[in-house]
Amino acid sequence: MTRSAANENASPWLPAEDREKARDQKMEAVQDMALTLFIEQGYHHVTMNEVAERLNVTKPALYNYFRSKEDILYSCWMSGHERLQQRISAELGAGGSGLSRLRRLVRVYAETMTTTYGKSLVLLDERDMDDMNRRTILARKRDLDGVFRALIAEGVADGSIRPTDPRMTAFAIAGALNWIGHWHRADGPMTPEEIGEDFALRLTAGLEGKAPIVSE
Amino acid sequence: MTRSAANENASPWLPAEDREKARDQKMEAVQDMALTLFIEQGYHHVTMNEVAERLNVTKPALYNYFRSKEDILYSCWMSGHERLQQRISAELGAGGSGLSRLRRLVRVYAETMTTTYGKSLVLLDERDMDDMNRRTILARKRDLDGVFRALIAEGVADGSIRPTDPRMTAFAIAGALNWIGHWHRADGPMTPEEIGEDFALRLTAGLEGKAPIVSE
DNA sequence: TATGGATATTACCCATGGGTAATCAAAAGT
DNA sequence: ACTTTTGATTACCCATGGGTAATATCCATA
Repeated sequence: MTRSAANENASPWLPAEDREKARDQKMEAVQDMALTLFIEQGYHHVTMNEVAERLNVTKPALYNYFRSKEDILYSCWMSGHERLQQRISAELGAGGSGLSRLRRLVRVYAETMTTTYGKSLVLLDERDMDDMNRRTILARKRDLDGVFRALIAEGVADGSIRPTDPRMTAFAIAGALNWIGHWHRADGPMTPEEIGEDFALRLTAGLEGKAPIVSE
Repeated sequence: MTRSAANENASPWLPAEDREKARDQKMEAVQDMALTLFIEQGYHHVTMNEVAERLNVTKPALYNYFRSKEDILYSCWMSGHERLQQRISAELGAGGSGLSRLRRLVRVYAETMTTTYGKSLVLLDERDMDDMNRRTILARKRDLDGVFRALIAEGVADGSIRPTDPRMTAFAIAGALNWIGHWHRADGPMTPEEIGEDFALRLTAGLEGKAPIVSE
């Protein structure tokens, strides 16, 4: 009542925008809640009923915003990827040696992995999606792997990283980073920035120098 | 026919043993087949019907060997853990510096991660199990983490590993190792031994020396 | 105050798949 | 030869949970 009174004489075009914005916000709320539950309990243990209940609506209401449960899953992954990609692009824009760029990639990747959307990249399973969506996810995962390998190769080429196999190096680094999604808890002892800083150095500490790694 | 002829005059007590052995083999066959499918498709996409079909039996036959689908899942994880634990114990029996023992742990862990049972430790989800089994799994995972941390702390204490936080170091190393379960394919370019050797050096390359890692 | 579009609810459908009951066949024990 | 045990089959049950149809409500607009 107070709300309608405040808007009583407002332009009649504004509410239309508001309604659209409200719709987007609701869609996002559905996605956020679903993702939180997916991460907590695992996709298959979360029911559409539970997602709805937690949002104080009933199940069919959700289908105003997503066509299916799988559609939400796919959206979650894609949103996570978009956010990560955004931060990577912003971070890698500036130049520097291959090693220093790799360090920045590791830092921002690690930080992102501590967020719910970052974790979605690791904790949601593309096998729960249909063929088309799964193919998209796999392509993006390959791209991400390519970024690591390219940066490592770049560092080897410019001499900032000792000669090493980009494929295995990328696997090792990406593995350590992705694992963050499994062990990180929001109430843990380190902030995302501290984790990022730690990993940025830790995961590249063995890459400096000129000589290749060999068994002694 | 040839088979029965060969055993015609054998002791009547032997078949009893044979039957027990046959039973164990069948139980193992069920577990192996289920695990293979779990790894390939994900637990929730594998039906008991499919497991049975692939073994040329019908679904109820499986329930002669396991009480439930979840029981198979738990058994798979535990078998994987047992095999890993076995190899770790055998490997860490001999002495050496903390660093060299950590290297041996990494090597044997990486090798194990390329096997179906090794992958089960990472690709099967304890959230699909009931409370009791889940608690057991989580306890064993904590133990495993403890082995890494203890070895790292040992190396720092004896001077073979530069001062570093055992917790984060263990997370980084275990992450890289566990990730093998996600990317490894049996038809890949490297043998398990080569992967083990590579990782043993790669994941410990940054740990040598005396000075702690600091941002330059 | 009437209209229509958007959004929510109630009540329902139904495919899926884990698990079981009744039964049967074959081998083991006596 | 007979009975019992083991292990497999056929046929079925039924809880779960994603998704939908019909309907109601709200609200801006005319």
